[in-house]
Amino acid sequence: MPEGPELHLASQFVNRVCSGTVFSGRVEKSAVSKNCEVPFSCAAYLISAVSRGKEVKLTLTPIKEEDGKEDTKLDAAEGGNTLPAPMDITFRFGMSGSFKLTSEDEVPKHAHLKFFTKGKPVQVLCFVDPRRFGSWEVNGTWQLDRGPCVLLEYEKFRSNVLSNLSDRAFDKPICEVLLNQKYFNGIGNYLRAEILFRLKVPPFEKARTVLEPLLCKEVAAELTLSKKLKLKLENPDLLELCHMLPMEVINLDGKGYDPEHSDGSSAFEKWLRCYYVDGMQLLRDSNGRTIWFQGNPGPMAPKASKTPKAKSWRRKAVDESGEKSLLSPEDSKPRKGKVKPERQKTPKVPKDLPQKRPRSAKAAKEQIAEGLQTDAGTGKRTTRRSRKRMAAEPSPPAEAAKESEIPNKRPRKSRTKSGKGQKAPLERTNPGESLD
DNA sequence: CGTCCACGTCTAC
DNA sequence: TAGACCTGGACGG
Repeated sequence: MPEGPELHLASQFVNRVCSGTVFSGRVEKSAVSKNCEVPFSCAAYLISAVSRGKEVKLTLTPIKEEDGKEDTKLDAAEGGNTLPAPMDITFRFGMSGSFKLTSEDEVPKHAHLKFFTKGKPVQVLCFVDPRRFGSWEVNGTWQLDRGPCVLLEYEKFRSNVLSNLSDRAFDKPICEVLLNQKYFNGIGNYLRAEILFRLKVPPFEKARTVLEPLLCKEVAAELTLSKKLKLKLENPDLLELCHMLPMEVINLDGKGYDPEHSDGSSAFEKWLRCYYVDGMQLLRDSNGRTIWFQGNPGPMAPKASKTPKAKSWRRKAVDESGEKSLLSPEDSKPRKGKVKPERQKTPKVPKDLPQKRPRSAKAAKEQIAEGLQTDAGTGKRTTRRSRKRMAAEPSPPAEAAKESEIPNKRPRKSRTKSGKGQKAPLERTNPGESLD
């Protein structure tokens, strides 16, 4: 779940479900997680959360229980009635982190940190993170080198960018700079695509070129306040969109980016206009990340670009001009050549073929081991996104890129292929591994 | 079965 | 600027 909006929604979630709830005992870390233990134990404490960009901070606050009968055994170390000190834990979510609240016997696989309620039935607040790219730090502050939050510290964020445009960081293409958390704390891959799309800024235009004009804008302003406001609302600039779009996401119903529960119809999926939308182009940026966009890629576009083939997870393109073209009947064609920025109105509901997929033996085994129920009856663990092949060769619209004569080899930037080829099995023997 | 892809950092050459 | 770090879903053979 993790760009700025998802982190913020996570903090709201924690505050909502934990308000008035007393937690108790120790904080448990999974054996597999390489993150630090959380040395906190208390007979009674509260949990609250705040977010900043792509981080969330939980605060554990010991409290005195009113009912008299406190069992002081747990916070023994301090004699008698001294409460332990509060503790902050700062989380980053990596690619797959989230918080969930469950009953004790429904604790999800990949729950790597657990907080237990005092009351019965015991509930568990879990930090769940299948890929384990997420991390936490105890008694840490916000990570140094991350800039102000695009959501909650907009003015600071804006001036941090505009007063540092001489930084070499802004020599890079705007689409890459938007992922630089020193300046754009909270922006991630879907937000950068949506931001650039709304302004039709070529993703590989140099960042400074795009942002410098906003400097004059700062000073100018002979305008009345109301005029400025109007202008701003009607023509938000790029930095304003870095605030507004995340705001839009947190105000949707739902949890923001959430592939687990995506069927093409969630508010979030309908909100997307570019990222993973049918008909959009895509390229790999110099860090190997896929940038979705429409129109001119811009002067700094990678030359013999590796063309990621995307699968679709949902696929529609909103036609802002309202009612119009119904889907052309032969839309289901792979559309090899030009992908016209034509859009279809209909959300293109997934075919909904249950897609009986033989689960791998290994997976099945794990499921059994974990005692998870699967598609049997209740458990609807099968996701049904009709992933159709993305037919969009980058086919730059106005012939923006001369095809390099490099055979269409698709260099396939060997991304990580870890554990491949030469790499020895290594520590596969770790007994804790199966506990994940 | 295998390959590719995914909301993000990190550190090591 | 490459990998490394991970799991799991979709899809191809």
